[in-house]
Amino acid sequence: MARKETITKMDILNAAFEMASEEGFEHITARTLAAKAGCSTQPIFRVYKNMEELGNELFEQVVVYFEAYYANFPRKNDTPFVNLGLAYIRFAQDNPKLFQLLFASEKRHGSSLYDILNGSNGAVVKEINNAKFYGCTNPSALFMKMWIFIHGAACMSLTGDYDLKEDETITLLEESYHAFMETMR
Amino acid sequence: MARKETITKMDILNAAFEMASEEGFEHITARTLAAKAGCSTQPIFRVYKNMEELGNELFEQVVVYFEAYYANFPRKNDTPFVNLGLAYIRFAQDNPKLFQLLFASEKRHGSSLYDILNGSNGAVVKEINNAKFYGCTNPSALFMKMWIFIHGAACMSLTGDYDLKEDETITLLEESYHAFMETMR
DNA sequence: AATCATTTATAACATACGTTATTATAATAT
DNA sequence: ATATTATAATAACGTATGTTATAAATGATT
Repeated sequence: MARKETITKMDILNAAFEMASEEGFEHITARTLAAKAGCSTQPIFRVYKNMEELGNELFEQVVVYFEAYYANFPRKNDTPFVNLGLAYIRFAQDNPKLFQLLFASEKRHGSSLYDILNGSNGAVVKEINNAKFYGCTNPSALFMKMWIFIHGAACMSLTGDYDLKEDETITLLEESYHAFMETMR
Repeated sequence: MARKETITKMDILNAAFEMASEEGFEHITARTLAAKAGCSTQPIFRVYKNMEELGNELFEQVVVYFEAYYANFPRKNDTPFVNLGLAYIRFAQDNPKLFQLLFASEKRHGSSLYDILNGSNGAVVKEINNAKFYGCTNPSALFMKMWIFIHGAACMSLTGDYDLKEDETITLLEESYHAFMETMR
């Protein structure tokens, strides 16, 4: 009864995700996205009311992507917050444009950095409980410090001012954890 | 022999600086800038070859502004790196758009974060020497840690995820300094 | 007062954007 | 085969951008 759809919502969203990852969210325009998806601009506006709606859905996709990234990140260190921090920094190093969008832009409508990092399965809460288990008396305050530190390294990597290797980063985070621990007794 | 100039280079640069400070560097266009300066777009192109040249000169102005900001920032704490960190974080809080431009963008052609922070009178070097004087054995490594921490807080303030008051920030930085010191013996 | 050089304002150009109108295409029902 | 209908491509509209062309204004020199 009608023509079959050749360009799906998924095609468009995938193309948008690639662009966000490679060139950055702000370089996505109706025409460049259409080119990336190999079609005209029409399929985009069939699927999305406008570019803003696409942007919102893309942002959510990136949130999901980060959650999956963290969930699948191999555990390399048992010191509280170290693995979390390592994953965070590596995410920034490997996906600078996506990190920028999630953690260093104002696209985040309402949700805080904490909301996004903690995610739907309480990544941060788990770490805080872990720290408590390891004998940390004030794990929330300790997390805050680690968090600021980790965020600093990640943001520096975006501008090319942090480029430690993984093992160096682990050492740095371990040292920091123990340093912050010491002064809390 | 000729008409007198009414719109000076300074007028334009000042207007651009205000826009960069209030709305952000990326919102400056030939027309919006002209409106801010109260003229047409012509005086801009008389003084600058193109908008990029203006952007470069504006960036340099912001570098100078930061240097002056830091130079005039009252010394509130003698713990090494604490006053530097406090000034840095307050600059980010008070001038988020300028901080973004200087320390969290890729407009910085060549010069690193360190170059800009250290400035023309060696702000960082002085602090490192100060730390050495206070008995710090590895002041460069300690600076790096403090620096990452400070940068994290500043970047978080940009996205509304850090809003400690000045005295709280001082405490936080003091604690961090002593924490990092401890683990270096 | 008339001329001339320079500055400024007004218009215009080419380009890119989001979005919409129109046309062409393709798959199904008749 | 033809009509119907959702999909996609092409064109177009309105707006904003950087930049340039043209015209108006202004102040000194003659």
